[in-house]
Amino acid sequence: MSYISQNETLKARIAEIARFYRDRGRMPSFSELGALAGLKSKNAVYKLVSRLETIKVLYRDHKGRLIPGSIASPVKVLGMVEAGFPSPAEEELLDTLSLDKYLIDNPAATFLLKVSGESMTEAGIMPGDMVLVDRSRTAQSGDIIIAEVDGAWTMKYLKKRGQAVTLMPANSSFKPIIPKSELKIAGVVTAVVR
Amino acid sequence: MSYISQNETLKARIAEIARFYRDRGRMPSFSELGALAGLKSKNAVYKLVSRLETIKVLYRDHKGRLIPGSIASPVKVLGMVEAGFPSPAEEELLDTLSLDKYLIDNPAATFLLKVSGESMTEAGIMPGDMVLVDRSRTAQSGDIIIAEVDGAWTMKYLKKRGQAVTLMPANSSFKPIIPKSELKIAGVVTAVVR
DNA sequence: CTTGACAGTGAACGATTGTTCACCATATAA
DNA sequence: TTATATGGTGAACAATCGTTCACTGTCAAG
Repeated sequence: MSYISQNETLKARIAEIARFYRDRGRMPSFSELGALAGLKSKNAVYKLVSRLETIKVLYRDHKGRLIPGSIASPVKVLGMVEAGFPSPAEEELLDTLSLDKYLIDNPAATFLLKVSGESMTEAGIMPGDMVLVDRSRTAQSGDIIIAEVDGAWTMKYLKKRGQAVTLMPANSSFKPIIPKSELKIAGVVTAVVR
Repeated sequence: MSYISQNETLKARIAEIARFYRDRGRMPSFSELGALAGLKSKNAVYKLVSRLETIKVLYRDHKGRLIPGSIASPVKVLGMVEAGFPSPAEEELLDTLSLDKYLIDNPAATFLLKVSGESMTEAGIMPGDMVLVDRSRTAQSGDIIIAEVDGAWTMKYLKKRGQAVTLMPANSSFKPIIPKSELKIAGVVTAVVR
């Protein structure tokens, strides 16, 4: 058996495990993994798992159960557009990323809002986009925030200068808002998704 | 025991399970769940799981193992900004969503690219943004595509009219590109993330 | 007071879990 | 040739798995 075909079967097995995880929502047991990989002996599976653990494809619990590693992160991260597009051959071992984990720090306090209105188009936030809002974050000047100002809800840039607070739109045909009575900041926009 | 406190303990248990799942990367076993929820009997856990299954918090395998339901989706989806911001009290039972599953159809063929250059700013794609690219999708006219044209990689709108193909930037200070010799489309942009 | 529905205890069940042992075949290196 | 590493089989192990049974309080409705 040559080295090349060894790598090929290993990759095929990793893909098999990834498919199992995505389809079933959990990692396979050792015997299930044996069936997936075509291994009749659980010891062979045991050795396979040890190998996969070193390349961080998956990990083992303190109880020995499998937990996903890079398998759980569905997208591969490539470089810049201008830097050229990697070939399909070399892309296999690149870093992977989970959008959920990458974008969301505090799951319990994070919400997804659909944007309507055009007041933030120059910041790249178009009507129909989804906006991730972190409610636990304290708003800083320059942040894009979701706020209730004088009874209405809006999304604007927050500008603080000393005591003065202004809500700036990112669209030259809208006017800045200076809160009269009250300004309740509901959360900070942490990401835009379209 | 009043109904309110029953709901409270149920919510607390769901939160406990969600935390376990996020921390450990897998769902707890029945006995682990018992320890989490403070239940000494596995039968109590069994009944709890059945209840959680009906409200789609989690599901059971054909082997009885637990797989995550709405627990796996970290963000709650709220309505429009203009429609008002839901209060913390009522948000608990809303729809949840996994960004990974929502944005990615074909995990094996999807990549994340960091954007440089300003040619697509009017489409809301700013330098530094991340762009999800689906390589398996066939590009239609009007799609934003990643392509190699005449030896260079770019991201542009694809305009087809009959045989004629034009790459349109979304920035008035850039000029449309008409491919001279070759146009290799590497993938279609399916989402923007910032 | 009675009834029925909940929520939980405790024990038992066969099945499956991850781990470890001894062993085998093949291929490469000395 | 002889080692030696590699990838695998097969059997055995205690531990844990999910499921099921009979039973106990507690509460609210009749």
